[in-house]
Amino acid sequence: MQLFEDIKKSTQDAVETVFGKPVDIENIAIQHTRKDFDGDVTIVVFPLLKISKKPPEETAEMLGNYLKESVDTVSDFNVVKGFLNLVISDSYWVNVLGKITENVSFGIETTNSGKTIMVEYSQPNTNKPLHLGHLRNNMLGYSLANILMANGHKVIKANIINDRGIHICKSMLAWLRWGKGETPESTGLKGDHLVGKYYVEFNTHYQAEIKDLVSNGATLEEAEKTAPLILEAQEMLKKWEAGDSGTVSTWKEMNSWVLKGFDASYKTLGVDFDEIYYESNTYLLGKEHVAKGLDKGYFYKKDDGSVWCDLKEAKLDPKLLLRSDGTSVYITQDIGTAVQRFEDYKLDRQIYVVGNEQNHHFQVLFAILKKMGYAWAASNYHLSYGMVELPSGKMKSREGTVVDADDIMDEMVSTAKKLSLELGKLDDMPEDEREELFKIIGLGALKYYLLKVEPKKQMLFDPEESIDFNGHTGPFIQYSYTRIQSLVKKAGANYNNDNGYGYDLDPLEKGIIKLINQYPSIIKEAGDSLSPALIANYVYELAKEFNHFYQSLPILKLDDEQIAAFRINLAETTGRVIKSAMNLLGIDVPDQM
RNA sequence: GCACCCGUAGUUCAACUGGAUAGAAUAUCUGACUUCGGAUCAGAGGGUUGGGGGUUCGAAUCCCUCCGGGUGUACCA
Repeated sequence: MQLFEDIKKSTQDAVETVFGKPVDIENIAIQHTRKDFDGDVTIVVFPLLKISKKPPEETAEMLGNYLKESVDTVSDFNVVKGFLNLVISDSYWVNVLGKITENVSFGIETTNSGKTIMVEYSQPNTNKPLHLGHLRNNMLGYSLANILMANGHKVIKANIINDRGIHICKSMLAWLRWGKGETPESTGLKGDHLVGKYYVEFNTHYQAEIKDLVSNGATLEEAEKTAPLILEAQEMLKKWEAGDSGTVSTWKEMNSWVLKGFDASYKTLGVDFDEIYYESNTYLLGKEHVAKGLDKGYFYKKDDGSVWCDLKEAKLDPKLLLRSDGTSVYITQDIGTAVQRFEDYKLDRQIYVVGNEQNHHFQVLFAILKKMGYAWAASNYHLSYGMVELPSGKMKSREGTVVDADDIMDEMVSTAKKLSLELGKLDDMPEDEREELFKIIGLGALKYYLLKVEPKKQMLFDPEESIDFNGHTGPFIQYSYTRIQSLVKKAGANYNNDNGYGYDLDPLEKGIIKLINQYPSIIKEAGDSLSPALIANYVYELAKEFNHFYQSLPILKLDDEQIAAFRINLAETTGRVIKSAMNLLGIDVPDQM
């Protein structure tokens, strides 16, 4: 933030002038003054005591005097222990607001950083519909992409669809055997749900077979490996890989259903992609890199023909890259796609948004890339997020406790509808606009709930509580926004911000300006630390501060037109920041609710 | 066993990356102009930051150790 930079520099000068010794600017500890103390900016003087050779209070006092005298923006100061609290003049804040008001793209970095970043997220499997965990993933990825763009980077949003493998064959097999030719059209089911139904069907029969085998004396492990269904699924996978036309055409058909279903979910959720990769196209990538690595001695071959990478330097176990029969494993593909992407797009960075259960996988992947000598290996980052748990514990598909993405989105929207109709403020709104509004509110609640928690932390999703629209929630922020819009609308065009405005700011007014002023640095911080949660918590704080102001001070009822104009402008600018921040989170804000 | 992550009011989450008296929400209790939108606002109670050591002017934050929870540790993806 500019103010901090300026004060830091002034303090640096002050130290040199007052104590006769230069100080490194890194040693000047600056922060926002806590609410329960007077002032706006606080210098922590402890790190300066070595230079001042005086007690903290005296050091602070001397610096405060100097700053008050020589810096225009510092209008006063006070000292509490080792903390020098500076009061910044009201005219400075009024000026700041004026500049922000004029800046159409306030907070958003408009000059290109020259960096290209790929953010990969979503990564669904085509054997079943999306669930709550995917929603967290999608929102994190989408929001992160927005935040990185707001930091001036070029961002490529990528998705990779895991559309091949044994799990798909399971659904296919079950559908062929028990599906009676069902289609999304014939059943009215969404394609991904229909296919998911057969994935469950497969498992039901598979479990029954296992139980049978076990009761006939097999161990569980044996049973799992030798049940007829699993053998048949494996057989099907081989046929798929061999390009068997019947298998491939079933696969194509069922995949198209699923993908259509995913598109609908993505559309409802409001996320999108610039580049969609399909594992069926990429799964063979990487073999030639392994061969090359073998030549160069990065990898080694065992007697049975399997290829391995030694990762002692990274303190990891050796990793298999090619099976003894020459086929590739999952990580082989990841090596291939990483190389391809960095080469195709000249990426400066790639971020994988993937759950923390794959921490080890990415550690290994990045270590291998490093060993292969790629300079960009260190530019890969695994944004690892925690699992979403339910009050009953983990989501388990076998126990039917998985929260389906489409279901929860529907539920949130219908709750928004119910609540809105109860409040009865929408009588003059046309039906189609209302439906749109319920979506904005319901999804706003859901998305905000998922994003306000620090990504790496595991989080709890309580279906009862998350439906709450009061308190620290998306709808609370949306509501604050609508009140601002209503206010601005009522004020009409007959107000303008008076630049020469000079009166004592109310602490509530100043509080809002200070928060708004922080917005660009919050965006930067969120970009640096890859955390949408920072934006989420910031915008909540801003809305809360505004509500407090709105409740306590008159605006349109004022006789003093100058002050009224100032406050309307303040409200409008707050509204703009709220909207901008919410959009970074992928959340819409309505004008009325 | 080993590796990584997490542990903060009853509950769900913050704490500007080492700064002041650890903040919100929720739940509970109390209050708010005859209302610029009450999906709001104000107030009260609620904490040995899992325990114990250390590092320093200063620790929820860094280090060690123990306890509790999660995730991983495949010729699966």
